Amino acid sequence: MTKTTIHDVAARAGVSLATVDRVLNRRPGVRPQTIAKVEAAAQELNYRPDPYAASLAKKRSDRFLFLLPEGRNPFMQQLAREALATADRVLMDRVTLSVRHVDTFDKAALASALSQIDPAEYEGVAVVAQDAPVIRQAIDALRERGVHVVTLISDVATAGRDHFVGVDNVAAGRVAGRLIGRFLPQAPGKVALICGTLALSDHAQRVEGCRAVLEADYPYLEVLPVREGRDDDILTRETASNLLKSEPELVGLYNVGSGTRGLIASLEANASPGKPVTIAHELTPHAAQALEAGTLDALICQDPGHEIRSAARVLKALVDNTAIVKGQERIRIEIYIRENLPFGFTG
Amino acid sequence: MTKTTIHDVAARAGVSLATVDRVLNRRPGVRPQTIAKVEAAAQELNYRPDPYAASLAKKRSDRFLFLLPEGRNPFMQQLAREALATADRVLMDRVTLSVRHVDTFDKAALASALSQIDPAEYEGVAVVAQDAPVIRQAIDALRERGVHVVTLISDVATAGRDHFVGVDNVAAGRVAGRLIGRFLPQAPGKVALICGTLALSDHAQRVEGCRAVLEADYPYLEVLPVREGRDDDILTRETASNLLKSEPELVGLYNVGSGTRGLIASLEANASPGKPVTIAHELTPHAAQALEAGTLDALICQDPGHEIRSAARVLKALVDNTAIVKGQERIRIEIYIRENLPFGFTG
DNA sequence: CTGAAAGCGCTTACAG
DNA sequence: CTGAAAGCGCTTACAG
Repeated sequence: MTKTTIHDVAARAGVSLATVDRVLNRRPGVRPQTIAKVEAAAQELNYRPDPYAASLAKKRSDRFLFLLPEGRNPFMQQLAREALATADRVLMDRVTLSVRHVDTFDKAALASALSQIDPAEYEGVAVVAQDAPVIRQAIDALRERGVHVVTLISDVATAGRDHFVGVDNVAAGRVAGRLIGRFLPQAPGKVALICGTLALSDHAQRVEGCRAVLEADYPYLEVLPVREGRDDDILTRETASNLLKSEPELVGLYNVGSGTRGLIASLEANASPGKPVTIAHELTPHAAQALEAGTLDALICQDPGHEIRSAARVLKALVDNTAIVKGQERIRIEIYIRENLPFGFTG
Repeated sequence: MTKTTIHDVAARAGVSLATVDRVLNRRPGVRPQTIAKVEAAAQELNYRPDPYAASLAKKRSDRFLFLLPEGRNPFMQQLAREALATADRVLMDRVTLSVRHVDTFDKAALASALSQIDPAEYEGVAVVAQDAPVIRQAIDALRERGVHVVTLISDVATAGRDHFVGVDNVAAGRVAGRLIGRFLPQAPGKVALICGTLALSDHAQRVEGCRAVLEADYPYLEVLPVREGRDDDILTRETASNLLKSEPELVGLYNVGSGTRGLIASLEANASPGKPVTIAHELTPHAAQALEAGTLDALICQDPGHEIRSAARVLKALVDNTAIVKGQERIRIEIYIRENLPFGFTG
């Protein structure tokens, strides 16, 4: 019942440690015959490598780059904070994480950042990107140079990215639609959607999902044309205020992107008896407070800590050519109302 | 910028490796003077131990026992499955997890199981327990014999347990109350609660939370006396069917404990135009299907995988006398509706 | 294509 | 109270 090691496998296969290592890690230069012997021995002994010993023995560490949006979007800032925290923790896993900020709204800048990545410097890249042809090309080119690429938060659908880390945004939009429909009485009214930009695929997908549910199951609700708030507090505030003033029948409001702080300010300034049911995204301190106060009715969230750790694990699996655990890497769509806010969050 | 090791610290402090190890791991038998020197050196070099090397070097592994309820409660079965899966994965962290099943409803059996635990055999125990005097005493006694104890899922409040791994069940009940209140039109009606047993503190707390919200914010809803379904499918089905037949004004139904499969069967058998808004707990395949079908309106959940891993981490931290990361060990109250069901769950 | 030996950063008896 | 040395299970040059 004692642990079987690489020594045991070597002995049983009648080869040296080095050869076992070669076979087990799929390194080249071993005869098929020898490979078979070693694999059989490992199989029979039910050998499981010790990753601690392995990580201790190898000196080189894998280097991953996280390309995140710059600017004051609170969720993206959380994401960056989590990346830095994770960078600390994974240091001992022999992976080095670095974070670089780029302007997500500037396609050319992002494309050039991607194309300037040196394959000799990074084994993998995680990127939050717009879904545009120039970006797709840059990602394809990067992968051809041998760098693994995962997309983060917003997917670049047809690009040859290795993996997408984020939520199903159509489903997230459907959640918003369902909550608005269920929270509202069965009576006519108008629902407004404010997104950052439809050029970001996650925003477009949320709009699509929300609209689909509303149209299918709540036909008495009228969905107004989508407004763009550019993920900006000031612009979002203005947009929301205009809506609140010009649409007396407004009963539902869904902020698809960021700028939630502006949305909250607008709702507070335009307080009226019949406040619309309001849904927004991401658990930031301001959003939590607004939920607490009743200004917001629900929050649809994704956990930035999980996402960063998932991206790092996936990149590592890609480099090591090991399988990923699908269930573990699925990012959940979280729903928060006042009652299940994590304690201490509004501190 | 190269990694500083225990060798560097030893050199700088002018002592041997063994002494550095003694100081850093708070082992006895070092002069205060020497301790100070070593600590200063570690500080100045910003030394961070490599846990991989440490775990590789020490042969003994920590042994933890998980005492879980026996029986067919699907959530508890998930919990057991996660424990076994985790047992596999943490083997290389030098911790050995074992699972033992006991009858949770039998206080004497649980108390005796606790008192029979040999401190020479286990460093820590995680237990799902009723909050009864005999259990508290057994836990206290176990801790006095030097075994760390964490309570799992349902807390034993005044016992000297080291930590509780689970959700805030009062808050979970409040979520149920809020969802029922918000999903329902503003009109009179009756709400029924079915729990397993009020002797389990998690059930009692959920009842309390749900009732508090309903009474405070939805005074036009009448909360019926709580029924007990013993976490059993058959009993829960009967209880639900009786309610559906005898209470024509029933508009809300909250299944606080297990037995959800029976609840679903009852709702399907008694299909009527005005089905009550129904909330239950835990994401099991049957519950997911019922959510999909519209028989259930929402599910309030806790992630059994997270809970098992958290319990293992906390126990390990207790043994190693290291700090726990509070945020990481907080178990979230998850809300599922049809739209955010993890893909493939009803598969 | 294969093997012997050193070394990764710690911990652990064993001496003294 | 302190230190020298072996060893944990792997990987990595270096030879051959």
